[in-house]
Amino acid sequence: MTVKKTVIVPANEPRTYAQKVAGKEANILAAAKETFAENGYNGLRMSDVAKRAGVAEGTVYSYFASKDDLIRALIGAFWTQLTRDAREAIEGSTDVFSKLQALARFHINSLITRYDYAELTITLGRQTGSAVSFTDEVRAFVRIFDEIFRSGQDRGKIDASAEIWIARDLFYGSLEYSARTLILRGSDMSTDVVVKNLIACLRSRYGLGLPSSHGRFQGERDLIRRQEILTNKLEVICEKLAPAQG
Amino acid sequence: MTVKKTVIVPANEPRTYAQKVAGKEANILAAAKETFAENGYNGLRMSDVAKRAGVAEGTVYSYFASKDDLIRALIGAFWTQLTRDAREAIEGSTDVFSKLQALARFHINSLITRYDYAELTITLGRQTGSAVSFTDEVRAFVRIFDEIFRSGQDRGKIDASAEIWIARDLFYGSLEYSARTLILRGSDMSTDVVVKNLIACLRSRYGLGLPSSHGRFQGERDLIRRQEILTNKLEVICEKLAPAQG
DNA sequence: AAAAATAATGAGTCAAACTCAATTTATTGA
DNA sequence: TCAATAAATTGAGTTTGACTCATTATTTTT
Repeated sequence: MTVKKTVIVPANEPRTYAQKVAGKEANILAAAKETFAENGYNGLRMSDVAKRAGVAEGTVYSYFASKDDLIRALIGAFWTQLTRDAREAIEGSTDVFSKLQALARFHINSLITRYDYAELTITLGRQTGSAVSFTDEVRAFVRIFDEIFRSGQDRGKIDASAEIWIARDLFYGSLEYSARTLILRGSDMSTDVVVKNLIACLRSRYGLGLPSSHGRFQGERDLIRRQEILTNKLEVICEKLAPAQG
Repeated sequence: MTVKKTVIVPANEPRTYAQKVAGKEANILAAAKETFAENGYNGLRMSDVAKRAGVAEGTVYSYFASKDDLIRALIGAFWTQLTRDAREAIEGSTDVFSKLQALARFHINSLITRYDYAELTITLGRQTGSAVSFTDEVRAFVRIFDEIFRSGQDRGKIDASAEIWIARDLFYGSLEYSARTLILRGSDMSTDVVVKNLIACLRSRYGLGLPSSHGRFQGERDLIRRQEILTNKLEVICEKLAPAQG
């Protein structure tokens, strides 16, 4: 039995056939994005995506050759959006290290909320021979660090002899790893500490123009604060072990 | 048709039934290890593992509840071995930073040759509700860094106020990320540069002992260092005597 | 040596990715 | 406007591979 549907055409309905087709691809991607957000990679069913997009399962396969390809397209879009948002996030900062700090803060927070994408970027990135790839999109994101770092080198704020790819790996690597441990622990309160430490590392290794006695001084102040807290606790313990009379 | 096989019993044949069973589990794991090495996670077929181990497919499932559980057992064994090898690799070094450097070198080389295991550690680590887990094994490996770092703090070579988990994430994070980029690029010649840079970073951030004698008395510096060490220890003791809430 | 307990087997089930012949929809050309 | 042609869509059917479970074999116990 065939059911004829009456479709109410909205005002901004696509005019040409090509536009309609392009719109359908976007529909499928949007449906996939939602399904993925709800169920993750393993839980995502191509049949669900099709149903949600309002097309037959075969149609999905005429736009994306495989489940992996579909997810790859999703990941590409994710990194493109991330690049846009990251650029916006660093806009306010002028100093090189402030920019790096803003980028780091943005990145680790993004990773914590959308770790599934980062994970799949790793697992689907290495596989060969697929129609869809997202290396360009990831590269575009990574380039943000490079631009900041290079501009720092040009302006004499960063050691010009530094090899940029090493600094970059340190930067993104520690952020991703920290994001992972923070997720495992279930606390996302400490992103600030991670970011500050990373920037301090980069500064002390690559930064020019600042006295390095800074770290030592800070360390001493921290120590005094810790000793103050400790003293309070020790007093309580002493009181328990040998209560004062009266 | 049933074929009766005549089995030639080797001298060290297991005596008891329990030993035989334990041996079979080891067989299956060994078969899985080979199959995984050849085909990766997606390419690994439970039927192939069974065939290779010389048992029926159902038997594999009586030892491991699922494919993921089997792989998890493999990953656990991998980290245990890695821990052993890493300890051996750092044996020669005495200085704290030399030890860290040896550990870093060992780790990045291991990651490059066995990246598949590292990848699955990430993807299978987060999944809940499975019989087999490998978190303890990974923790045991990670602890190697902690031990070196702590001993450095105790000996006054490393800033005692440094939060160890942050340093640890920086260490392992940048190594794993670098391993990934080196694999993608296909060149494993640069591990040395990565390692040296990482150690230089850690040294300039956390390292003490290069006397930046700023007009301070030697005795005062020593006292501060001893107080740092003491503070660490007292904090641990306090925590045991009167645990902090939350 | 029979009974009970434990382990192994592999044909069969099932879920889900993927295919493709048939059908529907759109475009072209007269 | 309407065939003829081209392009897109459909969903029932295929395939693959993880996993099950009734049956059979082996070991231990009595």
